[in-house]
Amino acid sequence: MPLDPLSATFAALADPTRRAILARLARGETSVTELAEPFTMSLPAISKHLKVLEHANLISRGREAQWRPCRIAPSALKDVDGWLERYRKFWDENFDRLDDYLQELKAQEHEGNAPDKAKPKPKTEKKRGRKK
Amino acid sequence: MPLDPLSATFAALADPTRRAILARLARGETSVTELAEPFTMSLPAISKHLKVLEHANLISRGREAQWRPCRIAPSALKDVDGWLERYRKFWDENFDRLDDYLQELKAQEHEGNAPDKAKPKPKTEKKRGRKK
DNA sequence: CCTATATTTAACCTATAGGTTATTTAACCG
DNA sequence: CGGTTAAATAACCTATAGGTTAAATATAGG
Repeated sequence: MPLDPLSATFAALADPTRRAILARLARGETSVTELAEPFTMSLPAISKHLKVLEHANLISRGREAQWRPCRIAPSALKDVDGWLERYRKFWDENFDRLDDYLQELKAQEHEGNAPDKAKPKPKTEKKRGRKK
Repeated sequence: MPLDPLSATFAALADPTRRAILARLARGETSVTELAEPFTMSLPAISKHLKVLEHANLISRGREAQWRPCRIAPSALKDVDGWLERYRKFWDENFDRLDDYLQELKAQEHEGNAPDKAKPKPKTEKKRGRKK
C-alpha cells in the first residue's frame, strides 16, 4: 500500500494541477496561498496536492511564521531522469550513435585490428544540453 | 475525462507492473502471454495494463495470426524527457555550469566589455551521455 | 487576550483504477 | 467442422484519488 518511491513520483506528476504547481515553483519558492491563486479550486484541495508532492519528494516545505513556503526538491525528478536513461536510445538519435561508437571501440579493443567499416568519425559531443 | 497526453503518460508510468512491462519490451517485441508470464496476476489484468500503456502512447501493438505483439513506442517517453528538460537545472550540475556560461556570454554581448569575474573557462562539453 | 491571516484536518461524496472470474472473439490446425 | 490457443470484453468488487464545506490549529500583532 505504501507505493514505491518511483510510482509515487509518477503518480504525483500525473496531475496537471500538480505539474502547474511545480512549474510555478521552478520560478522560486512561494507560499501556499500564492500557489493556490491561479486555480479555481479550494485551498484545501491545493493543500492536498502539496501533500502529495511532498510525499513524492518533489517539493519540500519550510516554515516562516504562519507561512509554509514550498520549494522544488531535486531528488525525485532526478530519479525520473535516471529511470528514463535506459529508454533514451528509443528516441535519441544522438544517443544511438554514441552507443554504436562505444560498441565499436569495444570491438576494436578485443580484436586489436579494427574492421574499418565506415569509420564513423566519433564526434564525442552529445548535443543534449538545452533546446535553445 | 480524457486526460491530457502527458498526464496519461505519467499515470501509466505510476504502476510498477506497467514499468516492468516496459522494461521487458525494451529488450524486444513480444506477445501478451509472454509479457504476463512473470506476474502472478490474471491475464485480463495484464490486458488492461497493456491498454493503458497503449492509450498513453507508450507501446504500440501489431497483429500476427492470433498474437498481438507489443513494442515500445518512443513518442511518450520522449515527451516526458522534454517535460523534464526545464527542471534539469535543479539537479544537473553540468547543466548549471552551462547555463551560467550562456548567461555570461549574453552579458558580454550586451556590454561589449566583460565583467571579468572569475573567468570560468567554458568547457563546453556537457558530459550527459550515459552513466557508465 | 482577541482577532486576523495562513494553512491543515475532518467528514463526506463520486468517479475511477486495478483487480477478479466467466464469457467472447479471432485465428490456426487436423 | 470442432478443438485449441491467444487475447479481449463483460460484469462485478473494493480501495483510493480528487474534490467539496466546515471546523481546527498556528502565529503575529494590537
